[in-house]
Amino acid sequence: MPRIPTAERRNALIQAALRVVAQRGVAAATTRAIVAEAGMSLASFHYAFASHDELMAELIREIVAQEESSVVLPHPSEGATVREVLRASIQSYLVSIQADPQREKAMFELTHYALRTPAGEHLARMQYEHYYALASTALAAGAEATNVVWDRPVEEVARILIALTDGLTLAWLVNRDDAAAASLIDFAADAVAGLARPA
Amino acid sequence: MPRIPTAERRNALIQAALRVVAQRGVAAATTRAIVAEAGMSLASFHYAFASHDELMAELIREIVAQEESSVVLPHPSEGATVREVLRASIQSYLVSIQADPQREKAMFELTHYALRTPAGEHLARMQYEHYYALASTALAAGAEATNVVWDRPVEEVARILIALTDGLTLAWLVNRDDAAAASLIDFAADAVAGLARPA
DNA sequence: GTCTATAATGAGATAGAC
DNA sequence: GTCTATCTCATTATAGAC
Repeated sequence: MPRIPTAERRNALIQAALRVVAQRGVAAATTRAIVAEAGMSLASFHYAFASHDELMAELIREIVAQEESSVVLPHPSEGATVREVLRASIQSYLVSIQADPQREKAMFELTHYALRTPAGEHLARMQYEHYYALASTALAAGAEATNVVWDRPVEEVARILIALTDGLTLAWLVNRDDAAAASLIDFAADAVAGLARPA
Repeated sequence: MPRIPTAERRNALIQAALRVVAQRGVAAATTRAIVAEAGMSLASFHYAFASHDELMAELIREIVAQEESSVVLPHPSEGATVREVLRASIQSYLVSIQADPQREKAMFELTHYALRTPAGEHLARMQYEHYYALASTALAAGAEATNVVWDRPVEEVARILIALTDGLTLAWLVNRDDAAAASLIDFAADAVAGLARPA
């Protein structure tokens, strides 16, 4: 292998780790499996990272950052109600999960992995703070576009929305029942829309 | 160790495995850790179970069965509304989680563990079918006690309730924010009560 | 800096004495 | 049936040649 800047090598290893976790789960994400996926030697790993634990911590930070780009900002057609915008947004979120269910499994597994390590509780909390922030932004934009206001702080609505999508995601990952998911989405859109008042 | 009937030994190992998973996570639930917790020798394990995998499958079946006893049947006071009954039930569910958060972490971890093994997808589905059945029973009783009917099949309401409690549980496990949990519970009780009509 | 080779440890499973 | 002792393999991490 040619010389690669350490930062680049670290990044390549993190991306490889994410692929391994998504495809085969956290338990399978051993140092060896990760370097094999990255096409590197075992020693190169320990040149870039002090330990397997250090990589896992970086991995969680990385996926939190990646999530940013996958935000589904509502794109309301003229005259759409807040309920319709919510429904379309949650729907398109589910579509993204259906397109890559393994990745979403990986997100849950990494959250629970983090919750089992002392330093990780903080990482899991950061992960969710990030989710809440993304949801808050989308909810604020959605409210503005449909001329409504939330009847409580938008952060509180965001927590509700994330709880609903977590429950929806887990149910779909377990049951793979598209009809049940559609019914859940309708419920969620109705229930959250019920927290909005005309501006 | 004295002679122990195989069935009893299997059960002791499963209970020990559940304690290990709850206290230290699925990753730490090695055969050796389990026999140490059970106070048995390694060989005794393989006398009772063909493999570590077989025990894990049994463990998931076992926790599903145990969940039965922890159902919170609504105990409505005279004249309580369906919303109040729902709120009290979800509240007492959260209290049970707060009393033993490790156990609830273990439930999630085992679900995701199952979702990563070929035979396990079926187990995870059974686990959730069981949750849905328990919720359906509670919801039917709650509706009867408060003189309402659900405006859709009770199984569908059950799926909604489970999704909400999953989202609530995960949020609390990550953030340990009791105030946010209370707000989520109020929302969930309102939203689900909105699916009921006077009988 | 990057590699091969090799500790050192811990895993699941089994053989064989009792 | 139950145990101790052991096998075989995979793991993280490191030493040392280049």
